[in-house]
Amino acid sequence: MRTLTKRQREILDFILETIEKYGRFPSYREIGAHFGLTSPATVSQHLEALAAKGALHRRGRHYSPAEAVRRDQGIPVLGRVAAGSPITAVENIEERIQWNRLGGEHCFAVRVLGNSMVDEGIREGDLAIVEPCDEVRNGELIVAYVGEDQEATVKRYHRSRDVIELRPANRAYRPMRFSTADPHLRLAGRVVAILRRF
Amino acid sequence: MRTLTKRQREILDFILETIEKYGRFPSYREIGAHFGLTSPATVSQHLEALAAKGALHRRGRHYSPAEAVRRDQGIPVLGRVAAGSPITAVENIEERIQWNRLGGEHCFAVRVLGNSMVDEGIREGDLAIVEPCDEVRNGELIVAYVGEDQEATVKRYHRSRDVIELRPANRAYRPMRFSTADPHLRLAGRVVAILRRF
DNA sequence: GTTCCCGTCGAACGATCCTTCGATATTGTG
DNA sequence: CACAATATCGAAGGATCGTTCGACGGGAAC
Repeated sequence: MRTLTKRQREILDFILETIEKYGRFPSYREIGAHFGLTSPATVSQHLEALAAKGALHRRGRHYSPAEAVRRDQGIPVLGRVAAGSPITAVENIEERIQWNRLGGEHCFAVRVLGNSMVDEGIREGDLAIVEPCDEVRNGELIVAYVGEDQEATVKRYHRSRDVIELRPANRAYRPMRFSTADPHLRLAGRVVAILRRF
Repeated sequence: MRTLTKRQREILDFILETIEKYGRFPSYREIGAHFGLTSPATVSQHLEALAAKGALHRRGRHYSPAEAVRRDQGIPVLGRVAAGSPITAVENIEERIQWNRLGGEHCFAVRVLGNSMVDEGIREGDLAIVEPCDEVRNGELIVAYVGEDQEATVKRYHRSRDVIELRPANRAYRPMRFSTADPHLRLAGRVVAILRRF
């Protein structure tokens, strides 16, 4: 993508903002009004320039932001960095973290309390990202609301005939046992990711 | 937001998909064509219904998706769950993880190799999310490209007068030392988050 | 100093858009 | 059974949209 002029950058930013806020492409006249341009022809030329430089794609009468300029496409995961190249060069990109995929439609997160899972590298304050589900396989990492308080707990799930066991990953803690129908155990779902922010 | 009919749900999904893909709201005729509807009037009625139920907002002649249905608004972080309430009830929401904020404009991620940071709960395969910067404070968690290979490394940064030390969090490893001008040490940036996917 | 790119204007045209109106069929609720 | 909500059609009118054309000025490059 060739470099944009200051004006083009401004206009591109305005377009991206409008899409983020309102979920639609601004009309030429809207763009014009925002920058004090009275003629749609002026805007038209800017959009053509943006398309020529690869910042926008054109399909019929419609423009859409090129992938490279979108802000919601997740962040790149860099692999080995080619010698001498700038770190963020495109050839180093392994994949992209798709935030939207990570936390699907109904996902939510809970904050981890205590350190019963430290041996698996899950620490107090971490966020467990949970995909709600009613059934999980043995050995899976899950979140459940347990006890009178219905406090959120991250554990490994193990079920035998009539006992459900929630196992910690810390020798100092003991597994929690529940009968399969115990109302004090409410399964929230499967942990699909752990996030720790600094 | 009142419950949507199956048809309304389908149409809303199509709208959200179009916005995600092309960054613009689909026209009535596009929506119609996608579902085999020949009259824009039909689509108009559906959109009105969606707006009446709060799934879309209307501003003049334009619609935009309500916050509640947007897929890019981050996922909720649940705190203590009020007794007897459904787990995902709104009153339990502590905050929201704003993916877009988490990985700012120029952020990227690198995969963690080896287990030199296990004592801080950072394990092989985790993704370190990096905010590029040229200067960091002592003690901060950073990512640097080191050695001939320029391999990405996560460590704690400590700088004295003329030595930069990258400290692991694992007794089995030793700190790496560099002179302040060593070209074999290239600082990538500060670690703002750790992400582990399952 | 001429040439080129960038940014701008205004007017007019045709394409596309959303809305409105009247009409029909199905489904579920009271 | 009657009534409301849902789901659809087709036609027509008026609003809005993007496009095109011709023109102007400033700055940078040659």
